[in-house]
Amino acid sequence: MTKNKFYITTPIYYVNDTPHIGHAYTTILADVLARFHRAMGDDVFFLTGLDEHGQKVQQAAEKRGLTAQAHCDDLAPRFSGLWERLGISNDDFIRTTQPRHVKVVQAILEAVYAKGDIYQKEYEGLYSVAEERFITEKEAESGQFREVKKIQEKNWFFKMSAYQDRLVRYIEENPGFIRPEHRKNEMLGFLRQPLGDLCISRPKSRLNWGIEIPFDRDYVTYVWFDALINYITAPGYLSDEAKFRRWWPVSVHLIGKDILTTHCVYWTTMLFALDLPLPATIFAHGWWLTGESKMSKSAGNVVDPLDIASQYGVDALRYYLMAEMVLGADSNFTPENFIKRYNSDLANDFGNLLNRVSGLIGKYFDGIVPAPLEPSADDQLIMAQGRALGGLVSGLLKEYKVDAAINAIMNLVRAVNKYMEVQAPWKLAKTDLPAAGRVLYTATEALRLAAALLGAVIPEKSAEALDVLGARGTGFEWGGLRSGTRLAVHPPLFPRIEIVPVNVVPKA
RNA sequence: CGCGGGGUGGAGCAGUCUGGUAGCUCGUCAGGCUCAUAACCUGAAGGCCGUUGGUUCAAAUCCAACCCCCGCAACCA
Repeated sequence: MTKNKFYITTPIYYVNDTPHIGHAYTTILADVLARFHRAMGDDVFFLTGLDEHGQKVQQAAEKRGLTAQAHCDDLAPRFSGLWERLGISNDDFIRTTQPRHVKVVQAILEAVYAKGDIYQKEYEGLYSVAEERFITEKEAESGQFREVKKIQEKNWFFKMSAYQDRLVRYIEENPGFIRPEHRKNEMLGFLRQPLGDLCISRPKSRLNWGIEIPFDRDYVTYVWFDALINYITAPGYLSDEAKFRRWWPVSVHLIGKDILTTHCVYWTTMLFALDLPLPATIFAHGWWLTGESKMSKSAGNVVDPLDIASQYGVDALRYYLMAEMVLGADSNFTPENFIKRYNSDLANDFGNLLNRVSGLIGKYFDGIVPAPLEPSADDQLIMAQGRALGGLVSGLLKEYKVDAAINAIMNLVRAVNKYMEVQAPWKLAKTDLPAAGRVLYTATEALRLAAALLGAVIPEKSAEALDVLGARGTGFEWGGLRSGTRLAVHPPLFPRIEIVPVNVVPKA
């Protein structure tokens, strides 16, 4: 049997600032999908990393009185450290300043140049001296930019326009390529206008923090042209052909909705120019908002993922982010919502159920998992739901409906709590002990299954729960719980949160 | 008339393709249970499904018009 391969990426994050909840969300989402695919037996390559070139980085470094490289070297561990802390299981961590990447970018520039898809021309545009960058007409009209003037500059351009028709056709012929659906429409709408060529160089006189254009040393590469290539550098493009053939094309590029065009248009046309197959899917998710506005440093409403994780646990944060955000929509991050969701799902429904069954098994069966016996009609209802769950969850995750997948698992947990209420094994135990054992086996096995399926979302707590049941690594099929196993004594999995602590409130 | 998405009980969503008693989670109120993390279970209140008109025996669901919200409208990384 050949394993399915699953190559997933996050964007490489721009290091002009420390990581926030948005970075954490994308990365955790990627991690959940990666972990689930691994659990299903797929061969997984999970890539994340950092985008370290460009003007903003250069400016951020200058402001701190550091060289650009020193600035990047300082920020890189804050990202990789956070990922470690959040249980992110990435297989590689790429930085665009690494020699392996620089080499590939330069080789690609040479190749595309040789092919005739890169040419030089005079560029005229509106330039904001204050911002030190070119701005769009729309931005100029907004009046938010000072010292705007028209300037001319020689630059190198990538013939993006040559691939427009091919791209439109590709998008139309591959319904699953850009997701969710309305983002695809957005791109098709965008592509109805004639596509210009992409300016892929910056004169060193203006910006020197970038990858030098190999055929013109007066210029560095425009950051996006540089950054996107990371997706093929890491799996070995031009350095390890076997590895590259194994992983490319990527299964899914996970991105925020703000970088849809760069991925769907710049990147895909670049791949056309390189004669490489396109990604199977580009999935754009929404943003986390606080109140009305997008979370941003300047708005001062940034939620620090580390604060949440250190107060309530990594898994609580992971669970909340995954359960709360609906597919591609925006969501609100509020401490109230977080605590509500944590208490009702994790503490009351899931964690408490573990206490219920383990307490009863402890009391009436000396802590030894009883025998299932012949299932009753009610048992069979739970069993049927449990047997269907793995397929259901897997199907939903393939559609990126993580919230729905979690809800499906929680539905089983809720059904088991109800089942317990109806069967009342604590009463049954006094009249018919084997029947009480049968009920407890069914309930505990359903809980085991739920815990196993939640493993991708809450890896630590899932493992803890499975350890209590002596059932680590037992898979997604019904019946993984073995009678005769001694349950471990354990503290509550998710202690209830009783108050609203002040320091989860966004900093003013 | 630039393109696209959406408006469903207090909140967040499903249902719309394939018309036929409006569903889920949270919240509120009442009750039950007492194995459990004051948890769990049951019941109730609460909706003219954005507005108006049309098709139909029947419309949240199909058609038309209108109102409101949001996204996109490139080189911003």
